[in-house]
Amino acid sequence: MTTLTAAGIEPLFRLLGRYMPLDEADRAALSVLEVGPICQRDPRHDIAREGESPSAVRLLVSGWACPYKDLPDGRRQIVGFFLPGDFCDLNIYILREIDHSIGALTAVRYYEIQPQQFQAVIDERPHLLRALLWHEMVTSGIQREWLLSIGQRSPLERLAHLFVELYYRLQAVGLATGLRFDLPITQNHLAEANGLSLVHLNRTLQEMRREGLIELADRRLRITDLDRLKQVAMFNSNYLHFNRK
Amino acid sequence: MTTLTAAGIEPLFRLLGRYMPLDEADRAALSVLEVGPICQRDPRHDIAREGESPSAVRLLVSGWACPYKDLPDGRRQIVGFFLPGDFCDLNIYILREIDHSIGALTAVRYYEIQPQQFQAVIDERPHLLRALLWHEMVTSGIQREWLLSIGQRSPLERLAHLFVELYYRLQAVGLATGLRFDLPITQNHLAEANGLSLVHLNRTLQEMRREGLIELADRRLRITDLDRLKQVAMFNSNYLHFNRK
DNA sequence: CGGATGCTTGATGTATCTCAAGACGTGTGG
DNA sequence: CCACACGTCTTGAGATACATCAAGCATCCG
Repeated sequence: MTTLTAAGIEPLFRLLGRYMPLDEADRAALSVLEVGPICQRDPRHDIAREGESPSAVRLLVSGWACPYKDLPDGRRQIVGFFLPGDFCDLNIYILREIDHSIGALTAVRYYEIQPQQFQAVIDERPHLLRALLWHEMVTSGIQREWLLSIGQRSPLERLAHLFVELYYRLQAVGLATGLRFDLPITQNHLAEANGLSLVHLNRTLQEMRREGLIELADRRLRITDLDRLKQVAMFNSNYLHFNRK
Repeated sequence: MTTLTAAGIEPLFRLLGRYMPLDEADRAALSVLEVGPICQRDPRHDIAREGESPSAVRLLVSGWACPYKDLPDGRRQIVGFFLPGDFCDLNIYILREIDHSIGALTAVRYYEIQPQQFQAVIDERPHLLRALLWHEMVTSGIQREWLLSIGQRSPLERLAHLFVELYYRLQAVGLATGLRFDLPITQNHLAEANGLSLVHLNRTLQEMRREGLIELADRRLRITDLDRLKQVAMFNSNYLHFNRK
């Protein structure tokens, strides 16, 4: 038995299981997705560029990636985080071009999934289509919550909210142990995701530590007081649409 | 023949026509959506509240509405605009609860569409499902663009970008004449959508007028220099995924 | 050893918020 | 008909949160 939490379709299976009960037949059907070769990419390299028309959907297996958009003068906004188990661009079945770029934040491994593989999965277990669409809707819900964060929450609240979100999402795919999880990205990435300057983000992090909300060192985050962190963030988990706590 | 641009499924038909060629049979199929009674709501009233589980999808016929999220202390972020022809919450076929509220910005009229009506449309013209999903993906793309705006664009750039977006979207449903269109919302709404204080939004508007970019009075906007406005906004229309210009 | 990457700190400027008030138009009830 | 409340837009003054610029330090790696 391989390491389940970081390989193959296991994270995806866990994730979809948060939306509806799945059984072993579902897992077997999903394993069709991992027949192809696995792709790799190094940190700081792009997986896709805005304007491209990819023909395959990418399923992230390990590492972190992010969708981002940038402006002609270099400013850049990270508009989400892709964690293991996430699809990077499910919508290419509908749209012709992607309207954002996708970058590898760490070393990543992913499958490139052909349309017919998807079809095979859906044909075998039709209710999985619903789970996949569900995930897509959750992704959209997360974007709305980020808009609320960047538009209205203070930097401290914003960062607190992001950490709680990441905690729940990583927990859903089995990548959190207790209140600890790997946070393999730089402060610069956090700044770009939160619409803050690097300097100010750094100071906000220090404030969180001073307040006894988190510990962060060596790319590992520990939430020291989840209740208070949620309170500071005004966190309401409804937008993640997990059926079961 | 009734006023086509502001009634029934005409705006929706025009909108979907931006994504793929549609014919009269498609229009006929879509007209199933307007069999039900039309609903109304006054300005400043909610159409739906976060946490509700509506059973019908709402199709906006006239007026403006918006999805928004608020925080316990009253801060509020408008996360989009619903224009005539837009569906307010297509995702309720998948998710159980909505994670945001929907408010009427002006007097609005809309249909409440039952699942079986949708089924009837899709059964008759299967490719319309693709058009509907397309629109849902565009909605998600708009949210990403807004994240870029609020996170990185300056207030002036942000507002310029919003006006260009509204121009294209209203034009798509036949509600722009030349470079003019109704902007039936208050400065406070614009502020809440852009993550700005009312005072600062007001001053930014004045700057846009001083710069000769727009004219705005009596709830009507005229773009005086579209090219320069797009340049200021660093506007790239790709995220709207219109197939034809 | 030198260069790249990431984290931290200090100093300074300014963009933006907050508070406060006034003007204008509109509808409403006395 | 007037008085008044309300919503909206506008302007001024003052405070501050945040960005920017600049530098130093640590770690890693070829």
